[in-house]
Order: sequence, then C-alpha cells, then structure tokens
Amino acid sequence: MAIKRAKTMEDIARLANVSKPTVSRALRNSPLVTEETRRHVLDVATKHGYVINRNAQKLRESRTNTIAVVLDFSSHRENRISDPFIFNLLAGVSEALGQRDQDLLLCSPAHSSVESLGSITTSRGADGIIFLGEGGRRDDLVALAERAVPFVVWGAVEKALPYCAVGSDNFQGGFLAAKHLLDQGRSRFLFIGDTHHAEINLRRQGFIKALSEELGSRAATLMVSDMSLDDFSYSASHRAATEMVEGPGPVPDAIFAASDTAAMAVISAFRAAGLSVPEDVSVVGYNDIPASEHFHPPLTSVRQDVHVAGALLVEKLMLAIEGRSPQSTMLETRLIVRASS
Amino acid sequence: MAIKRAKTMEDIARLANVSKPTVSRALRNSPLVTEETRRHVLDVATKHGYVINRNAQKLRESRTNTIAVVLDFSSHRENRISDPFIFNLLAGVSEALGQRDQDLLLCSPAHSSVESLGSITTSRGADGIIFLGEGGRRDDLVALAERAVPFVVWGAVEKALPYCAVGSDNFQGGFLAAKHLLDQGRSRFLFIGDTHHAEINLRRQGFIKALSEELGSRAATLMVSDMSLDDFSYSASHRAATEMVEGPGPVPDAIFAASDTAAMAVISAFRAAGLSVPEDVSVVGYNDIPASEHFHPPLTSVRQDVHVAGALLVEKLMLAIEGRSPQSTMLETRLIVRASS
DNA sequence: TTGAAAGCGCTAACAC
DNA sequence: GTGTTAGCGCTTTCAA
Repeated sequence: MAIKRAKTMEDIARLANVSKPTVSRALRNSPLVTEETRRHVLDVATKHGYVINRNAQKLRESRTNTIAVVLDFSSHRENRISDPFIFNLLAGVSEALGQRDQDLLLCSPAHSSVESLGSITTSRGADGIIFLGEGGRRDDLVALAERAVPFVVWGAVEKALPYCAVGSDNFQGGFLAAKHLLDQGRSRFLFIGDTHHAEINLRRQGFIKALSEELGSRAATLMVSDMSLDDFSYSASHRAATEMVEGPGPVPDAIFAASDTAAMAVISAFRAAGLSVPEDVSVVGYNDIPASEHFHPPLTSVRQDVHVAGALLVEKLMLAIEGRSPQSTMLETRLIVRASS
Repeated sequence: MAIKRAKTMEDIARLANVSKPTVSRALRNSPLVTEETRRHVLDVATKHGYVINRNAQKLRESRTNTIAVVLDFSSHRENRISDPFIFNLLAGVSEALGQRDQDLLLCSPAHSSVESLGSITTSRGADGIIFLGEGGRRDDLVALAERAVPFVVWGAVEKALPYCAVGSDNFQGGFLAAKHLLDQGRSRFLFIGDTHHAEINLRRQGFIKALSEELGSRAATLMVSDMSLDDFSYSASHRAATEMVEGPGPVPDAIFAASDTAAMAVISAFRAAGLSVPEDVSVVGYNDIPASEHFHPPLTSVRQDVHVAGALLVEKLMLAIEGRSPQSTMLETRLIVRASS
C-alpha cells in the first residue's frame, strides 16, 4: 500500500471546487455559507474520510479545548492512600469534559514540577488544569495561583484559599464520625490517616473538635491517638493495626479511618487478634466504597457525593478559563451507619 | 495587569541576539550549536520563563508524542465490571508513557465511535492508541486494524487476532480455578461474568475446559450454570446471588467469579442466606485485588501480573508507531489460594 | 456568500 | 556554527 498522506483542508477544497476558507466555514457550521455548499462540502469531506488537523487548529486558535488533569497515581495506585474512590472522580471529570467536547490530558505530578505544570497552559498544551487531590502540595498550588494559570482543585476547601477548590466537607465528615462514636459510649479514640494531606487533616480536625466538645462533660475518660504511616494501603494498615493490638499500649475502642480501605484492614487485623467489631471496638471509615456495604461486618462510613464533583470541577474550570473567578464549593457529607460501629 | 502574550521563540531569539533556528537547536541540545551559545540561549529562555509551544511543534513535526488511552469508564466506574484493577493498569501506562516523555490523552469510547477513534491519529491528536480492555467491541478493533492506525489492546490474547494485544492468560486463569474447585470435591459449578467481554469469555472457556476433562471420570455428577447480568457491580451481583439462593433451583457448591468484586458480593449474599463459605460453597475470584486478602473469609483469586502490563503495552505501541509489527503477549496467571475455597 | 492573502510558532533544508 | 527561507494546516482579516 502506498503511503497515504492524510487529506488536508486544501485537498477537500479542491475536490469540492470551493476555497479553503469555505471548507473551514462549512465544517464549523458557519452561517456565512449556503446550506447547499455546506452539504456539498460535508459530503465530500466524509466521503474522503477527512478529519480536521487538531494541531493546526489549536495553533491557530487561542484555545486548545484540552484540559490537563493531574492525578498522583504513585500515591493512589495499589490503594496506597485510599480507595478506588478517586477513580470515580476521574470518571466524572472525563464524562463532564466529554460533554463539553474537551480533550483530557492526563498528567502525573511525579514527572512534572509545578513550574512545568504551570507551563502546560503557557505551552498551549491545555487551557486549564484540574488537580484531583492536592496531595501534600498545597504550597505549590498557592504558588501556581499567582501565575494566572486557570486551575481548580479537588481537595480541602478552606476560607482563605487563593484558588478555587471543590471538595466534600471533610471537617463535617470527621465531626459526624466522632459524634457517632461518642454516641456508642466509646472513650479510647484512634485516628488513622495521613495528615499531610489537607483533606485528611481536616477530617481529623473535625474528629478532634467533636471529641473536645465532649471533653467538658467527661474529660478524664477520653483518649485520642493517631496512627501515622507513610502509606495507608491495605497491607501497611493491616500490619500496623496488628502491631498495635499485640503491643503493650492500650487498645482503642473507637476508630475513625480516613479511608474505607484502611478501615477494613484494621477491622481484619483486630478480628484476627480476637477482638470483635463492633462489640470491642467501633470502626468508621471514609468514602463509602461499594465493598463497604457488604464487608463483614458492614462498614459504617462517611459518604461524599462524588457523583456531581466531576461536573462541578469542570464547570468551575471553564469559568476560570473565561477569566471569571469561580467560587469554591463544599459538598455535604453524610454518615452511613452500618454494623461496624 | 497588562495582558501578557506568551513569549515566542522569536522573542527569545531577539533577546539572545541569535536567530530563531539557533534557539530551536539550543533547546533541543543539537550538536550544531556551540556550548557557549547554547548556555546563553537557555539562560535567556529560563529567565523569561519561555516554554515551547507544543502545538506549533506538533504541527511542524510528524509525531505528536501523544498517546490516546481509551478506557471505558462507564462500564468500570462504580465497579460495574470489575475491580479497581483497571486503575492500576492505567497507572502503569501513565508511568511508562511519562518515562518516554509521551503525553497521555484520555478518551472515553462512549463519546467516540470507532471512526472517530481511528481519526484520533489522522487528526494528529495522537500517534497511537492504547485500548484498556476491549469491552464488547472486538469487531470495531478488527475494523480499526485494517486502517493502518497504530494501536495495542489490553484484553484477550488469541491466535488469529489482526492486532497486537497484551493480556493475562485468561483461559489458564479459568482453568486453574476449575481445577482447584474440582480438587475440593465440588460438583455444582457456577460461572459469574459478562461473557460478552472476550477476556471474560476466555476465563469461562478455560473453566469449562477443566470441567469437561473431568467429565469422563464422573460425568453424571457435574453441573455447570451461568449467571448472566447486565452489570456485575457489587450490588447487582449481590442481588442476583440472593435471588438464586432463595429461588427453587439447585444452589451451586462451587463458584468462579470473573472479578473479585462479584465474588465478594456473592459470598456476602450466600452468608446472609445462612450458607457457609467454604463449607457449603467454595468461591474463587479474579484479579486478586488488595481487599481480597483480608475479606472474610479471605478470597481465593486468580492473580494477573498487571505491574508489567502497562510498560509492555507502551513498548509495543511504540514499535507499532515506528512501523514494526509487535507480537501479542500473554502474561502468566497464578491462583492464590485462600480460605474461601 | 465566497475567495485571496496573511500568519499562528515552530523546524527542516539549504546557504554562508 | 549560524542565519535565511519556506511551509506544516488551519482560521481570520479583508476585498470582491
């Protein structure tokens, strides 16, 4: 087979006996072209399998209609941070972008400094950026906000943020979890999660807040501790929980884990050590992943409505690209109570 | 703030008192430029925060250094088909592409017919395509293979495939599962999975193969049935399993589910109905997701080594783009035996 | 309503 | 080694 050069707009113009600009107009449904010629041009174009060269188009136009999505795989894969949850978020974003006919450029922050992330837009690779999770890079994002680069962030939503963020109400989530555990009459609390992540730190703050409100009434009987790990994968959490149970320290009777995955790991470790859930210890997770409902015992969890989040992120980013300043949004969280607590 | 036009190569050339091509050469570390001028140009460029316009570059060069990755979110999200497993695959691909300095364009097939998928390359949006899962679109892929579009597929690997595929040995996986279940002395077998997907159909074939080999020795005692659902999410599987147990038909004593998620759902439903796993029924899943190890009871599962798969897919696609014809590769599967069987 | 000309920012070919 | 020229495929003036 001979090497076929892809057809250009010029080719189509020649084949249709019109000029290049007319083809361009016809393809973009410009009102400046007769219905008749439009049809004709479109016929010729489809017949010859013509597709427009996106790069030439992007070069010429000011917008690329491409959005960069930054997702830190290295901390999510193998469930290191959390749950398949973030995947649903990506799916939501993908769908919302598809509806607006925007391409999705997926980037790993590992290979890209903030510098180069910012330059994704200046290099015309994309019109804007969506960060799916701020990870431990708050400072970088703040720096980026000064650079007139349109971006939005899924993560912690706080008052003084210099950029637009969408996230669930992490503080409320932690607060609800603590309230619920208090209601079960628990007194030795354990928080599990990587507080270097602002989102997770907020969950912990909400958790602590609810506990300290209670502190007045029965101060001496409350105990709070943290389990800090480099890595909150199933296996690492499981290992740490096993060590805790077998260790000399007091064993908690109420656990709030910042991810369902970690919660399940801990339950599993505790049960293996002969403790019962929820008899000996109540456990609350986060994200309400599908498996939680049918875990043994079914897991109480904080649910964030991620279904709308993707669409919201895209919507706000589009505003930002148009030069407006979209507001941050905090999504409600809800405690789904099941047998584990 | 005044509107700042991004600096072009021409600007940098002027600022550095050299010509445009010299800047271009300096940036690309061409040997055709003095070390001295190179340094000088690079200095000026970084000082002014210059970044090359990727679109202009792509337009000019024949290659875009962008790879389209097609992932059917609609069937994966909310765990409809399977496990977070596919997410790890995406991570692997992302990493491998990053190492080769290739951009990743994420596409949903939902919004794109095969026609338009093929045109991703002709429209110069990407140099090639990686399909993560063939879904039910085998025919489309076969059609695409005739179109001289470089692409590779994660999915079923079969002899007569007109394209390059990488996948685990699904047949072997099913075979191993059946063998193992037979070893447990089981006789009423149930397969769970969407056989419209070629990968999953192969698992079933391997499963059936092992059973029919046994058939000679104790024909009359073997029973095989299928559970077909539109959707193999946790909840749908759970519901179907519950109906099965409560229904009039015979209840299986050995189950092979094409995903761990479905396996867990079924176990949960059976247990809720008063059956014991593995006493009354043995269950084997697929993918060996992290949660499987600590499920109650720990889940026997077929593990596919997905760690290398991403890198392999990328490597083969690069060959395809260079005009070579990479071979398909089948990855070993291994049965991880745990308490559920 | 359509066409001719110019130019987006870059690199390859060729001259010096 | 470096500069000059040309052109990738498209859209946007502007003129007809």
